[in-house]
Amino acid sequence: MTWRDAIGSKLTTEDVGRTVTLAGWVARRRDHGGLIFVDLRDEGGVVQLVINPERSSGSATAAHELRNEFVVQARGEIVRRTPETVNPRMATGEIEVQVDTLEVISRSAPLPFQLDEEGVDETLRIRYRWLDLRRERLQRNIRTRAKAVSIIRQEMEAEGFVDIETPIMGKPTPEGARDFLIPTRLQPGRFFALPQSPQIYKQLLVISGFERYYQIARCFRDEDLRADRLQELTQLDVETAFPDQDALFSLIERIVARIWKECRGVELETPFPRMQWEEADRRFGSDKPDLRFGLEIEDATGLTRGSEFGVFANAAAVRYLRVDGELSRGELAKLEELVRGWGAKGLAYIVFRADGELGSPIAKFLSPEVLDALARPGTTVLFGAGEGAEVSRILGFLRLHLGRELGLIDETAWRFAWITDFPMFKWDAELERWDAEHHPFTRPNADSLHLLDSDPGAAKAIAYDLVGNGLELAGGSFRIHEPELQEKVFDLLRISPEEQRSKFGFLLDALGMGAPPHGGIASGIDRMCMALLDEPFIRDTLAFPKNQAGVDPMSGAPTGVTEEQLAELGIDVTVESEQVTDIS
RNA sequence: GGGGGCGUAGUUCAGUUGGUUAGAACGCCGGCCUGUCACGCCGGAGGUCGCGGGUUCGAGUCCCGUCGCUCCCGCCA
Repeated sequence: MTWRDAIGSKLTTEDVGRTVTLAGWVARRRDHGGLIFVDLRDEGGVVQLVINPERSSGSATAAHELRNEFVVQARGEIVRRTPETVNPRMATGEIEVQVDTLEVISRSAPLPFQLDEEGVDETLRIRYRWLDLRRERLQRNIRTRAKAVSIIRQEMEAEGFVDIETPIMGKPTPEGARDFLIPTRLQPGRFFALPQSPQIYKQLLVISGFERYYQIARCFRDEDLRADRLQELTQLDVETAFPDQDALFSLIERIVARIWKECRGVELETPFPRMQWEEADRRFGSDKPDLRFGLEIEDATGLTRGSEFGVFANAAAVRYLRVDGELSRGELAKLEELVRGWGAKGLAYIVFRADGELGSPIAKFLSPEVLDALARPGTTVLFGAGEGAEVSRILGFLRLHLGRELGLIDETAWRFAWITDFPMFKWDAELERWDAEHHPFTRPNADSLHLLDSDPGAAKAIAYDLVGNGLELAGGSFRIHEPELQEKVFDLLRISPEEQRSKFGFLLDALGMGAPPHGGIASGIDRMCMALLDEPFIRDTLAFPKNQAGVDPMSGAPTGVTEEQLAELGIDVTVESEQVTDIS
């Protein structure tokens, strides 16, 4: 028995005259009593069935019973619609199927939400994800994602990269993100960790002589979720021996350009522009600048140095954004509240009115020369003052906020760029130690080697990110292949020799047994798809996402486990696991 | 861990200054309908206003607490 001999949504005028059996879901029914229209959905598209109970044998009862999302089987002739009944908004709008027999294969309970309704609560959508996935938009997302992954594999294999799987159960790494831990019955009291990335494995593979490794790898981080961030993500993971930065960049560019072309019909211009991290930080206050609009950060540190305004006079850095137009006091108050939330102490501003007047609580403390230098009638200047990195960070957030708020972003544009020459380290003021900006295996560039002793904060890494429309879409580095240099960097990161041995001994051993220079890159596929699909939420690039609390509202995972299970794993129950709320 | 927003019918939402029986659309149920394509028309059912407490003659509305969802900051090598 066959359920169908044609895909209804793929029928064309060339099929007119055929008699076919179709099967699919009732996307919509329009019951006129003596004539019933059904939009039959299959494979993501629809075709119209026409049921005339008087003319079709035994279909009348079944047709009147139809409701949304029933699964039906229909047999009938494909006919050309009369000119006045053609629906030009439908791919199959020139034809329809005159149904002879109709059978309900599967009924549907009333739906918890309508599939054509926008704005349905996300928890409910995820709870009934099998329904949500029937929507056209999610069908498109999931199918496009599959196509993008297919393109990635084609390109990687064409370049001779070898796909190698690495363990999901690995060693906990206290550096970086928090690990998901896995207890094991065979080793009570000990834990595996889910990988945050296959970082060390991929280095070992290249050391092993797999000079071009790649993997579509699952990675896990037990950190808070965001609109563009998941706990469980998929990345294209790449590592090469004897690395060549230009070659790596062009590989990724080729993949990205092909994906954008074949999935969206967009021609991206390659190679993508490159910008050093320092420039991105200075001009945009971000290492992932959205280049679809200007509103760059300007510096006024020298200008305001001798000012009577103490906040400016004493600040290591005074920088500003200039917005076109005269912002109102209400708008300025809102912005001040916003920047306070980001850690700023306040928001100094000057409104240079078109009529030459100034609107500003601080103008009276500034000399006429300073005001003259800044004046541009019809603009508002928003200042940040303080320690340089902090000022950049806050103005960077503010720039992005204003870009969105004021509609400065060209939503039709695609602006990709490589950000290069990241710093090796950033200072962790709380712990009073240097932290790896990328990761502890990242290689300093040749000019920075001597800085490791004298001025680690000035050392630059051979590390790079691909940024697209303000999203970090890929990131990588060259790695340290000399055990001595690796130990030196570990020392700088205040990882004791004992810890180095216990945590990374196997890597140090491997580096000491003929490690070639190596480097690579990784690209988050979820986020790539988010950009590709114009999805504001990364979760809708996935078939089965979790919510912001890291819970799957469909299955209820994670759940508590029995005391027996815990006992078997050798785990003492000290914290009562909280009951997962049942949202049904 | 911190800040903002939201929580009213199955769903999306409205609900004025605190005032009678909390409304609409879609969906659901019953009926009518032969060219619709968001079909139309008539009728009906459906509510612990997230939960708890308080103020008040009276609370969906005001106050406090709490829970959930969401966005952001921290965090995410």
